[in-house]
Amino acid sequence: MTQLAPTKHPFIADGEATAILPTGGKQKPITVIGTEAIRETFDDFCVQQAINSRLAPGVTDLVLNPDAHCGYGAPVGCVMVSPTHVYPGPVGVDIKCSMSLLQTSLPADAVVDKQTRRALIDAICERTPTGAGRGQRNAAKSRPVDEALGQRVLVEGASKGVCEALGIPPEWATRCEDSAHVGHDDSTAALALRLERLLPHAHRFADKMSQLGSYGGGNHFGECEVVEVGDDPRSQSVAETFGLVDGGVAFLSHCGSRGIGHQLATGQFKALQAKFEQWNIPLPGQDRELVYAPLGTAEADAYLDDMALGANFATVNHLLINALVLEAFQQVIPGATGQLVYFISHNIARKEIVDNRPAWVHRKGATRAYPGGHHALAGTPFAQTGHPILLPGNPQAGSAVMVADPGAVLSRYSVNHGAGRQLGRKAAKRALNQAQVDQSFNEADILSNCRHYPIDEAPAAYKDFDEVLRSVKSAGLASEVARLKARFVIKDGDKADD
DNA sequence: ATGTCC
Repeated sequence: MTQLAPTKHPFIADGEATAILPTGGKQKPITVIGTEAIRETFDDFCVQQAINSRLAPGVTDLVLNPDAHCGYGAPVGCVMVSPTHVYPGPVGVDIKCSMSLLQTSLPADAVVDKQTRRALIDAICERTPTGAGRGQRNAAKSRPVDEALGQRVLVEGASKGVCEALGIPPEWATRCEDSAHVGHDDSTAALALRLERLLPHAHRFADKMSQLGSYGGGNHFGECEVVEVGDDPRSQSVAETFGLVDGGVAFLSHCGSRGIGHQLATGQFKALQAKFEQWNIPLPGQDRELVYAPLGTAEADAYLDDMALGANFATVNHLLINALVLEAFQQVIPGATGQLVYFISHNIARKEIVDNRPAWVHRKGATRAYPGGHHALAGTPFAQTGHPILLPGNPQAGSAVMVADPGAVLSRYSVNHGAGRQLGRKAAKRALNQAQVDQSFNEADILSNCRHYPIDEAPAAYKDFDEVLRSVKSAGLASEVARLKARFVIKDGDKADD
C-alpha cells in the first residue's frame, strides 16, 4: 500500500478529545475522536489506512474513533461515508458483528454463589457453543436449523415466521437495529434470487446454517453482568426507557455472522479484486483490501445482497443466543424472565441521510449513535431518548451502556465499538503472564468457562476503557447510562472440564 | 473474524 508523508503525530487538536487529520488535498480532513493519550495509541499503519480510506473514490467523510487499530483495508474503529460507492473491506469479514444485551428479572444476589454461577456457565455452554467451525452441527440442539430454515433466516432475517420457528420472542425484533436487511433494490425478492444463485457454490451450506446459536472465537463472548445505573436523573430516566434494572442481572453477547458471513465477505473481496486486476483499475492507496463497487453496478448489487444475507444471519444468531441464554437461566433458576434491551451492530454499511442526501455509512468497528429526536428513530421505543449503545470494555473495567447526544453529528452519528486493541495477539502473548491474568480474574471473583483465560484477550491487551469512554464523553458524542460488571465470562478457550 | 490455507 502507499506510504505517504511521515505520520508521526499528524493530528491537529481542536478540542480536548477531538482533532483533525489533513490528507494534503482540498477535501474535508479526517475527523479524529480521542484525547491526546488515546491519539498516541494509533500506530502509523492504522493512520495510513485511515488516509487511504479517506482518499478512496467516492468517500466524502472519514471518522477515526478512539478504539481505532489496524483492520482490513480501513482501520477497525472508523466510519466511512460514501454517497456513490460501497466498500466491502471496510465492512469486514464478520458481516454485522454485533452486541446484544438481555436484562433478566434476577437481582445481583442470584449470581453471588459460585456453584450457581458454575451451573449457569454449564447450562449456557451446553446451548450456545464457542469456538470455530466443526462440531457445531445443530449448535442450538433444542432448535435444529436445517437448510430450508437457514435459507429463510438469510432472506427474511428476524421475521415473525423465523422467530416463531426458532422460539424467539417476536417482540424482540422491535429491539433490533435492523431486524431484517433487504436486497440492493430494497426487496426481499432480490435476496431470494441471489441466494438461489449462490447455493450451488456454497460449501457445506447446511453446516453453516446449523451454526445459528453459536458464539465463534476470537473476541466474541457472552458475559453475565450486574447492572449499575448512573446516579444522575438522566441516566435513571433513560435506563427506565431502555428496560435496564439497577442492581439486576443482565447478559451481554458479542458475536456475528459466523462461517456464512465470512464466506460471503471473502467471496466478494476475491471477486472484486479479480475485476480490478482484469480491468486494470487503480487500487485506493495501492491496497487491494480497499476494492469497491460504484452504486448501480452489478458488482455493487451483488455485494449489497451478500452483505444483507450475512447480516440477516447475524441478527437471528444473536436473537437465538439470547433465547437460549434465557432458557439456561430458567433451567438453573426457575421463574427467571428476560427482555432484550437492544441488539446493535458495529460491522455494517447502512443507507442513511448524511448532509441531507442518502449515503452508505460503513461502520467498521463503530456503533451507530442516534440521539433522541433523530428522524430515523420515529415510531421506535427510543424516539425520545435515543437508542441504547452497547460498548464492551473488558470484564474487569466493565462494559458500558451509553446514549447518544446531539454532538454525535460530528462523528456521523457513530461512536466506538469497545476498548480497541492495545497489543496485537502475538505481542499480548509475549508481554502478558498467564498466571497473573488468571489471578486477576480470581481476585475480581469473575468466573469463566475457560480453565485459563485466553491471554491475547486479557484486559491488558486492550486500551484503557475509561480513557476511551472519556474521549467519547468529552467529544460530546454520548453519555454513560450504566456500567455492566462481569460475574462470569463465556469465551472460546481451553475448557475447564478438558 | 474464519474448519485460522480450497
